[in-house]
Amino acid sequence: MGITERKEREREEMKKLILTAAQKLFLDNGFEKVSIRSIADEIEYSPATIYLYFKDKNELFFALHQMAFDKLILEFAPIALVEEPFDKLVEMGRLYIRFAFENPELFDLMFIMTAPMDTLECREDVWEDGHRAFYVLQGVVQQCIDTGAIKHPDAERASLMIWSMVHGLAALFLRKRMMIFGEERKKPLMDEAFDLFVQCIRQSL
Amino acid sequence: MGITERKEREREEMKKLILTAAQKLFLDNGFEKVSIRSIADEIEYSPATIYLYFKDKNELFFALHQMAFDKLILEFAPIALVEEPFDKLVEMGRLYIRFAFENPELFDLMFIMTAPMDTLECREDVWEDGHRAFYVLQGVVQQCIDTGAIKHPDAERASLMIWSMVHGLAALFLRKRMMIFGEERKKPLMDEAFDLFVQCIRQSL
DNA sequence: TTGTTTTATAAACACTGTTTAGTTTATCTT
DNA sequence: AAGATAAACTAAACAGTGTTTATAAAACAA
Repeated sequence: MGITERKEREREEMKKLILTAAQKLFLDNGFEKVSIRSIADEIEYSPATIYLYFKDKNELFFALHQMAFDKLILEFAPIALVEEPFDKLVEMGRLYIRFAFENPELFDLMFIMTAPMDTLECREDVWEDGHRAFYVLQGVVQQCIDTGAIKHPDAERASLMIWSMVHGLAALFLRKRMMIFGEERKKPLMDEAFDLFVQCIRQSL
Repeated sequence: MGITERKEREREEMKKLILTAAQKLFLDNGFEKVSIRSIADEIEYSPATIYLYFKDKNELFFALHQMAFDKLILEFAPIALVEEPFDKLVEMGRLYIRFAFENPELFDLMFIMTAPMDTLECREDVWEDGHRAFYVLQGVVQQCIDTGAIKHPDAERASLMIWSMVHGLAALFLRKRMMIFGEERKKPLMDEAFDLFVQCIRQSL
């Protein structure tokens, strides 16, 4: 009796159909213009159908945010080639910022928007993707501690500090708070600030 | 002929009436639930009237964001009492985070939401409030450089680095990305990360 | 074949920001 | 003071939004 299995499979396919359509609209027009109706149009189904597969728009955004994490992990893969832990750490920071630059909507979904987080929150459900990503960072920081590149013994503390700095840079940029530096100055200034941070933690973290 | 002056005054009063009503709704219910209609209800005018005083909702949000900056400046006033430049810098960071904690909606408006920024942007109009605030930070950093507390010679670069770190901490918290650390652990961990950053730049910036 | 469950949708509900056309009120001119 | 002009205000509509409900159609189980 493989009917229930097939049904489950069809259900997953339908979910994927909705999500890929949503992602397409997302990347083409920005998340502001992604509505349940436009997704429904794209896949040639009625808007109400989408609610048979996702509880609400937040849950749909959460699923999209998970897909975005897959992309981030993919783009972080070359990191594995870097041997030296501290170099690896620096490269991760650079990639985080580059990802934000090149995929502003996805980055938004993953680290800025509240919508996808609102699906978890109430339950004791953790933010798995975020947790995993942070754990990778923490692992590299721990390596730095082990090799003596970082003197501070608490990897979690140090990781949060590093994440915050890099994230802040990206977030301020994406949300147009860097315009105070002028259009041509802001990008180099960001790089300079990043380099200064690297230099700073290299010397005394 | 003081009629035009009185008219101008009445116009400003009406603007203020709208803004204070908007702010009230904002702080009571969060910005998600502030609509043109709810503001209109609050002040007992028609929704269309609001458009006689503000081009659109973004412009209204921009005006609100300016009011929020007034509050920030007010809360930063005690900073002036701190003599030592580096202590002053640290205290500014702490206040930035505390402001974000205690006024999440206002902080959002000032440093995270894109809506208020969309009013400027197209023109060469700068983000004055942000510029002024950053300039204050840069001034303190320059003092630190002058007294030798900070060795790095470029105050702008150092200021952006510091702002980014502190902002990142606040932004990740407000957007619920700190939930990976658990409800009781996240706040102390933030303080630890901040202290670690302070220690780090004290030693080698 | 009948009964039941699943899947899909049309239509409505209660909102949203914004515009338009028309009315009331206030000021200026004759 | 009376009529013309300009400013202030609003009812109603437009074009959207997320979401729910009642209903119909299809798929499955008995």
